[in-house]
Amino acid sequence: MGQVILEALDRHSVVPLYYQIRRSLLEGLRSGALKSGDLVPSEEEISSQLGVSRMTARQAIKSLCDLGVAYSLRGKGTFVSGMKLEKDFRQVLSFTEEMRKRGWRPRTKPLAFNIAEADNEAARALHLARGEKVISLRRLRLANASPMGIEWSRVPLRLCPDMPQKFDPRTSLYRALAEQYGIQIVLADETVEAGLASAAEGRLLGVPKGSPVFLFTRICYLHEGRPAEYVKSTYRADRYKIVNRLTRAKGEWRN
Amino acid sequence: MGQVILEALDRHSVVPLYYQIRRSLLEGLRSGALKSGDLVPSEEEISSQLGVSRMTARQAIKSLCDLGVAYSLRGKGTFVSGMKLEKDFRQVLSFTEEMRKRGWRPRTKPLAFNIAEADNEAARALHLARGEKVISLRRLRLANASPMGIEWSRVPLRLCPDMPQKFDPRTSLYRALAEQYGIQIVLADETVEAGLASAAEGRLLGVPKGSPVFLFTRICYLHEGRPAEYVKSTYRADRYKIVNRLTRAKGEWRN
DNA sequence: CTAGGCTAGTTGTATAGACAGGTTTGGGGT
DNA sequence: ACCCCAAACCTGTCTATACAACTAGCCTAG
Repeated sequence: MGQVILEALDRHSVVPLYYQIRRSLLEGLRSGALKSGDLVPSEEEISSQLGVSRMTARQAIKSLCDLGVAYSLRGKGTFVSGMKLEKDFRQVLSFTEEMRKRGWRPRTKPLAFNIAEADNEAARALHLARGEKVISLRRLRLANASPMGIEWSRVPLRLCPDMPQKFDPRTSLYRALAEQYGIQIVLADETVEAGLASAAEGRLLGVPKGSPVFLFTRICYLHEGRPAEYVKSTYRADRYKIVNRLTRAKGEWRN
Repeated sequence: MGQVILEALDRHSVVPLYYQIRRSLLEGLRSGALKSGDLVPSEEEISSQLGVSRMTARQAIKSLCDLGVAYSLRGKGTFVSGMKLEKDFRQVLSFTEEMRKRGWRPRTKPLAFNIAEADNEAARALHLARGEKVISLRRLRLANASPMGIEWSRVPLRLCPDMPQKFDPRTSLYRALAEQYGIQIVLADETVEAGLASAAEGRLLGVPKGSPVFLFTRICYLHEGRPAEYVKSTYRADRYKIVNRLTRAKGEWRN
């Protein structure tokens, strides 16, 4: 029953078989053919219906579990988890990406864009020598034309020496880093504090002094662990909220 | 060079081989034999040195990558990631666990503990029928004897019908759920807002009205996705901060 | 000197088969 | 009616092998 879910495979595609299977299953989830609590087709079932080896089917199922949309129980099967994955938790997103995802129209107003010596805080976060130069970029972020937050990014000049000439501060910093310099940010550590808007911040954000704001401090890393960006942001708490997904550590390797 | 890292395997142990290898490698990380940026032994190397198949070695390495302590590059090898995993990011922790982790002395003062009908908000979050009963628990949380936050937990009565008689509201709710009822929370969705303390909240928390606070709303789930707890908390922002680790989605399946 | 190709080393994908250990179901014996 | 065991089914682990795709270094032909 329910083999409707598995689409035929394209054996000549460059897309790996396990990934095609994964897509089929995710599509089944999206369409509602697979509901919360349902039994996902077993490894043997996928394997025989699509003519792939069991290990390949297994790899597809494993990737669903890694995503968090399913869980396996030895002897019983693999079940659809109750948690939907509509929201992408734990993602580093640029402001532009994040707003578009929420269906809002992002706009950016540059406040300052220059080269400066790293202050102590930034130098420590970015592992820079004393006095090393950074590109400093202050921007006001707006969604649907009303202010959301103020961002202050600093990027080591060494990573992109000609950026001051080439970069348009109204566009996406992440895209420029990726496309012009091959700098791929894969991870970030972020601390969040709550505070009150100063008079100056309030003016920029269009809220009274003393309004509640989020204070983000974020360090972005490349895949080898080298820090590439230090960002301090102040966001309006009345228009912004944080969504987190937390997991609980499992004791060793019990099922 | 450096094969010191791999301990001999115990082929009669109940511990899977891939897990023994994983432990060896993690031990190498902990001891400093494997440093940030180092090349992890290749699949072939592990396979030939320990006499396991390449797929088994691969499974061990894959699990390190899943942990975030290493990353693989096709054609080059697997490297130790620069980011240490000392801090457990994004874990569901009880207040007690979290404070102990930070080296503070946690204390809890119960404010209210009773059975009530679920309000609309809690009923929706916990997937309860209209009017279904919940256990409602309001607690003041203190660290080193000074107030940190107010927590309001609600747990479906159906999950633990005799808890009102048995549970001591000064102790850990999570431990009671786990040990008395076999209820294991594995996942939680949380939204965080920033706001200002009301007069009543300020009195309990020992801060002036209008002080910045975090507002947490958390839904905790069991592994099948069934919701088990709905928590609304108000925490002092001057004594509490959030730490997050974010990852960036890789474009489809490129390396 | 350089461009191109060859090769050794590495991870990614896929196959086929085996056994272990868990759950569920149903049938047979008491 | 009840209990126990076998069979069917499922995931977890492991082996052995093959080829593809990518990297880096070396060497040769031009």
